[in-house]
Amino acid sequence: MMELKKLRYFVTVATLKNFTAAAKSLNTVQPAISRQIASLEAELGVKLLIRNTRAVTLTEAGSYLLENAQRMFELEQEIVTSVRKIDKGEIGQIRIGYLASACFSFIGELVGLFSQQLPNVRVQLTELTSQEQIDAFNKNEIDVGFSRPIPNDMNFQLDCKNIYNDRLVAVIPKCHALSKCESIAISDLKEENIILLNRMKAVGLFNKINTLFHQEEINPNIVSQPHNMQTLLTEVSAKLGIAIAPSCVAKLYTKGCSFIPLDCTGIEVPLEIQCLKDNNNIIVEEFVKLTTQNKKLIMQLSQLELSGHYPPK
Amino acid sequence: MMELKKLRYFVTVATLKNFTAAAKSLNTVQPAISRQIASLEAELGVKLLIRNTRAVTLTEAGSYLLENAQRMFELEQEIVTSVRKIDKGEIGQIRIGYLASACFSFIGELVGLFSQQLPNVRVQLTELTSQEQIDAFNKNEIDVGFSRPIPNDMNFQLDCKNIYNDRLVAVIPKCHALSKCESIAISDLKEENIILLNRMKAVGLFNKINTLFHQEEINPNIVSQPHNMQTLLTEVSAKLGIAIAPSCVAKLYTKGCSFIPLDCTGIEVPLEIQCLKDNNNIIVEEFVKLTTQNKKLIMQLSQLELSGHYPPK
DNA sequence: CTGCATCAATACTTTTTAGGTATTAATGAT
DNA sequence: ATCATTAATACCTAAAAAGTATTGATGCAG
Repeated sequence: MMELKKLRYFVTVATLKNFTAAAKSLNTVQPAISRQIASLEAELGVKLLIRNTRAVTLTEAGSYLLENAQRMFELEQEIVTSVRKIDKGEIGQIRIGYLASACFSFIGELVGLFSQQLPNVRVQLTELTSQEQIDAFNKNEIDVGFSRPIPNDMNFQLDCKNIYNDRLVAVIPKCHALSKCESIAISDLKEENIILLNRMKAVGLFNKINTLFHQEEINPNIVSQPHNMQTLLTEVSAKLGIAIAPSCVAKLYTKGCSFIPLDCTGIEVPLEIQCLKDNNNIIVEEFVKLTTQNKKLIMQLSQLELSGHYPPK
Repeated sequence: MMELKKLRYFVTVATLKNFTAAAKSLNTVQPAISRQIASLEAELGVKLLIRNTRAVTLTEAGSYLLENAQRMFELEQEIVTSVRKIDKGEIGQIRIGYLASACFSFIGELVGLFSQQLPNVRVQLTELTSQEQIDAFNKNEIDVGFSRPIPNDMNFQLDCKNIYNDRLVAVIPKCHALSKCESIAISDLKEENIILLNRMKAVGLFNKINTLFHQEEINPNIVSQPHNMQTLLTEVSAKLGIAIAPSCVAKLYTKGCSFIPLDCTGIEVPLEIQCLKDNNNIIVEEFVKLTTQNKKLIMQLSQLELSGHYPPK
């Protein structure tokens, strides 16, 4: 094996054309150089230098090696530099999955802050439901995710940190009588047409809302189960019914919708940041750290004041 | 310095994800591997592997190093292979200078033979006068040259080997009375118009011919000094006069010219192959060897039978 | 052409580094 | 909780490299 040390010795001798001078330059003694060069030549089976008490000259093979050894050193340097930068998280990538309706109001700002801190880290954002994020973690397609809490039997391998707890609100057509209330009880919705986000898109949310009804022994009259929040709002504004959704949807396009606080318990909808346990990825660590440090900002960006009617004015 | 040996150890461990297995694969023991990996990590200041009694995993930096170490090994292999080939003369280049009129009849064939023997050696052919070849050697622009002998004070650094001795002949217009002679003496040319190759183009030849005249105490009537041999022949065929030139010019376009042997001594014109002394270039050595081994072929290609008239028929 | 000066190679010793053996410590798995 | 596996550590040995002193070769000056 052509060790880099020997290569360095050779390059020095070939450049200075003098073993003794090379030895000084390498902080060693001339016999050490002689031996290492001899060993390199033996290893290659090729004479590299023509020794001549008066002058050291290069063979053709030696000339080639001199030129190309530099490439080895450059490559070594490049790799070492990159390895160190990767270790410090200065270069690399992070793949982020996020729940669209819950995160769109802050994700841009958050990633902006992150990129300012680590400008050479490539950020890949993918809009995914909670379930899709679990799958993505299993397939190693994302490094970090923003999602609602997931059942315990599925998150054993995930580190989950709460970002903020959103609350469920009633989304009521502006012209509907209930839209004038300060707050609404589940029992007020007994006779109303109810719109809920499709179960497949958010099992947790669906179950949570159903529980609220069942606690009051109400069998809700579900008239629609749209597949995304924006459609849900559109259906409310079209007076198809009343929806129950996390308050953060008030950040979407809400014309014709009023957001009225629910007057009951069990309406908290936590948002978490999740990543693989023992991920040992400093970039992910940095991102999680930045996110938790900016919980307040995220909450501000996501929530509207819950007192009074939505949207204000 | 990131020694290749350590890199190799690292790659093995990172691939097998097991120190003990890596040790076996590298024909050593596990503690040796542990220490070398630790030393590599210390050197880089970067953790590369996450040890875990059950499984060894890579950090981000480790993954990068694993991928890129291969590039180092490939480069090393490429360089080693090339160095060995260059040493054997299997790849490289040779820059050949040659005297056009003396060599054109054989240089193609000779280079063809050479390329057959060393197909990956690039051959660069340059048409140069003897003087230009000396300059080219000094400027390190050619590795080998075909030239007439050069004055001793200029060739101290050159290795010169005789290829063959050409002879001077009289070049006589076909219709000229002398063209019927079996041979010609210098004294026959006393009253004739004489054409000689320009002195600057071939000092040696010029002096040699002048000497022939002066030995006979003849002051030749030089009517033209063309700059190349083909022009010289054209002038003879145009009946401007009689030329004296090496017989090899009979291989040029010779319509209207007869070539008659000179009946005197001192008409030998040697052709040499020359290269730098102590050149240590195996390709040059091989070329010189091939050339000297093919002296006979070169002579056949260069010379026509000197008995009788030129060209035959 | 003889002695001098220069410089690489060699012989031998010392130091440094790497490898080997035995053991310990940590940690999944049964 | 115990066992099995595996990396780390301590200690010793072997190998490799460096250092010292000397030799040998060679170009140069007188």
